[in-house]
Amino acid sequence: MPRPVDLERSAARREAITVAAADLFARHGFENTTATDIARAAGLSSGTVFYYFTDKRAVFRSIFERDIPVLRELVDRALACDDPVAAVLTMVDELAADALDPNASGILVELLRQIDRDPELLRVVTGNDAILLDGFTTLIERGIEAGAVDPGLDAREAAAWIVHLVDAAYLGADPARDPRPMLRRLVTRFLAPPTADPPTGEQG
Amino acid sequence: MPRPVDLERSAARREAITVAAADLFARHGFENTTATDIARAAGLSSGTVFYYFTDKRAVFRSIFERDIPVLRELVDRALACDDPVAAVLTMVDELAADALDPNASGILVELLRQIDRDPELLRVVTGNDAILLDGFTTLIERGIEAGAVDPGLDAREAAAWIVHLVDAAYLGADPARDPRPMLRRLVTRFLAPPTADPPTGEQG
DNA sequence: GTCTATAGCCAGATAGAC
DNA sequence: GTCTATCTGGCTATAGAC
Repeated sequence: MPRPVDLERSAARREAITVAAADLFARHGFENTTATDIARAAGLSSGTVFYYFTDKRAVFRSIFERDIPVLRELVDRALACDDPVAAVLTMVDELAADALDPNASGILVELLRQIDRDPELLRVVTGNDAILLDGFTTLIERGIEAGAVDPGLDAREAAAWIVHLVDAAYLGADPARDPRPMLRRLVTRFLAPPTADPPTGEQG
Repeated sequence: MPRPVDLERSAARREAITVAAADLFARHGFENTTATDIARAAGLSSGTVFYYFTDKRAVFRSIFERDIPVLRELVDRALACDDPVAAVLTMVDELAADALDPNASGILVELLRQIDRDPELLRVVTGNDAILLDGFTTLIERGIEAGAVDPGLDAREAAAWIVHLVDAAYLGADPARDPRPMLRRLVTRFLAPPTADPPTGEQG
């Protein structure tokens, strides 16, 4: 009987290629990273990369396919929280924690760049984004009902802006400076209901 | 007597190449845009591109070199304003107005990508950024003195975050949705001094 | 100053031995 | 499954005619 395909081994190989590629793509960019570079970094040959992935784009996509379960769990945990605003802040905190990775901004920039050039990639990250967006939207709606969030906000638009703020933290990523305190300040004040006091009042 | 170099004509040619290239780089990326593409879009031949620019990178840099006088004027006008916080908001508004350009996010992403690969480009945009950063920092310092801005903020760090917010607006750029109202809200609330009221108060 | 043509290089992906 | 060798195509930048 022929030896069956060793699924565990295959998965490990794929994973090794994905991890090596993520680092190279983040540091040198997609076009400037060759299949041979990836192969070498993963300890195998370029032919093997194309055995596991149909083409270079598929390698890039695999980086973000791994995020799906992680994000889902993050959102589930936040939704289980009693205090909606605190839950938003926790989600932001956990997302921004990755901004301390020295490759964070590199990989985000590369993602933004490739997203218009690969419809399949767009599908993957649209899914990822939707998980976050739905999570934030639900929490903000709950916050409005509880009177802890400005009812003048459109929940979905506000959710999108919170995601943008996290992205901004990634872009300005400086591993030496933790962005989370400022991010908390921004989000807290962004969501707060208006008061009678002038300092935080609207004007438009 | 040989015909002298027509400076005006040369400048117009350079400008045409820069404008055509900016559009292509934003839409297709730096590596995916060939010198021939740029030449065709500008209505001349690839040899001519290399007559006016030493290499493709120099074409890319020229896009941002044009910004220097524009930014300087923007900051000068803001500094002449009496109300520091209003001046910050005006600057943010004017910067964000460009986010309505459909190529806005494309060119920013491409800039972020190329900045680590071309030291000369880094020099150019560091200069641009410094103009903005210095402007915002001065205004925030004035705001603190006037009691209109939270004295707990580090002026320079706050200035950097405001630039990040503008960048975030660029990234989420959707030509159909004006980011300025939300941006005003974010900046206003970000800078405001703490009050006795819980809604906008600090907690860390 | 502007063109055409091309040298010279290097990438992605495949073929076929093992 | 994994390798090496190679094919094919496309790019930047230059050379030299006009």
